[in-house]
Amino acid sequence: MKLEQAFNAGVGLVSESLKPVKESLVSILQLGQDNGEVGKDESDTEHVSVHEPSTPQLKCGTPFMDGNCLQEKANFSTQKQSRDQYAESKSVETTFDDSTAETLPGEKSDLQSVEGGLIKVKDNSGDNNSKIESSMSPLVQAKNDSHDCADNTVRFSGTQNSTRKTNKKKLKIDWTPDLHKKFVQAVEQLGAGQVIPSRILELMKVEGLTRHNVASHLQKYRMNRRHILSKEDERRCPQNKDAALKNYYPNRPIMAFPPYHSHHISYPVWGLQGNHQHPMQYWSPPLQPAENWQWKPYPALHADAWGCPVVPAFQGMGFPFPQDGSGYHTAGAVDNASEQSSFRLHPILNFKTVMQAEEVVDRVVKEAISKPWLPLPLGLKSPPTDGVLAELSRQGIIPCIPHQHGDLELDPH
DNA sequence: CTCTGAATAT
DNA sequence: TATATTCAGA
Repeated sequence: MKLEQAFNAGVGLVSESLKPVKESLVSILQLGQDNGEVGKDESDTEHVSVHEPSTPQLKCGTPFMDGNCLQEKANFSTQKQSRDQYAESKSVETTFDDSTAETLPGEKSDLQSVEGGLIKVKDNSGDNNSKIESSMSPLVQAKNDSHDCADNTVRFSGTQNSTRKTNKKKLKIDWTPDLHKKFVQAVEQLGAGQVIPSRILELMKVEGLTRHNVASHLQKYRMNRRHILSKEDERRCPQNKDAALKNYYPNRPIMAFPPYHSHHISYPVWGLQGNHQHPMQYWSPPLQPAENWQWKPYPALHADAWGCPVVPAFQGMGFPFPQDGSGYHTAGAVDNASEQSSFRLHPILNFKTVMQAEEVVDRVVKEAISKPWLPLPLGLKSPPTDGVLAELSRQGIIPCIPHQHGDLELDPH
């Protein structure tokens, strides 16, 4: 008797514990087909890991996430769906309704062209996985290890909302460091005034991400920034504490450009960490690590949560440069709208042009040097004369006559 | 109507 | 807390 009970219990346990394994195996097998595709373009490829609840079927005939870890939680939305302001999310949302069979329609945008996306599915609810296997797209990868999403994986987590009987499930996106990094990069790429969900979404090129997802994250992102700004304010002017705290949109001057040190200038480049000499360190005291926007589940990441290159001055922020003008020559007050203000005057921070940034600065500086009669560009200040002379003489340049022609060559040779 | 941003819900 | 959903306004 006891033996039998024990046996049965054991069987139950085993079968229970095997569920996820089974699911993973299935997904892995399915994934196999995509591996080639996935591997072919690592940079552009994103994997999606989905924490998939139960019953819902994940139908995605289209290539999925272009890469990042999204985690979606399966909610069964009440969906009044009245006006489908989720039009765009339709392409994103995975529907688990068998009847409606709302699938992931090909994305109208380029998103759909993204290949090699993977979806990692994790079954949290533990109830039937079978449906998932059967309907799961080849791109869907079951199971998610934390490392799975390390490389361009989008992860969803799913939980079934028992209260709702709707067949729709909302996936809760897991903004993993990678995904967030993409986000931040997108934000940086976007010029001032363009930091809007739709644009970010475009740039991120993560299939499965909705504008809503991005908007939501952006909201958090902005809030965080404001919070940090306030802290910064507070640090600087403790007497203005209250003002700083409620100062959501600090309206203050910001620098036009980082201080120019031709050979020391350092730009934020993801993955290029360990920049010791970041100019900002000088200008702005480090924030407290109190802004623990760290992605706790991924302690290995040293980069701050917002993907910011870990520069002490900006830990916790998605922005490598200060949002205020402390220490800089100010460019005048700017409008206060969050990141817009930060980027409006930082055209050179466009991520894509980071490599050109120095060139630009060089050109500007050279121009300034060559045409001393013109006012200095914003963000540049005239260096101490003796310093300039010293440097020029050190370089063997005769420090006297500014060239008359526009393109000044400082090269002594 | 769509999109955004903020508020609110889960 | 993090993310989703709702809502009001542009």
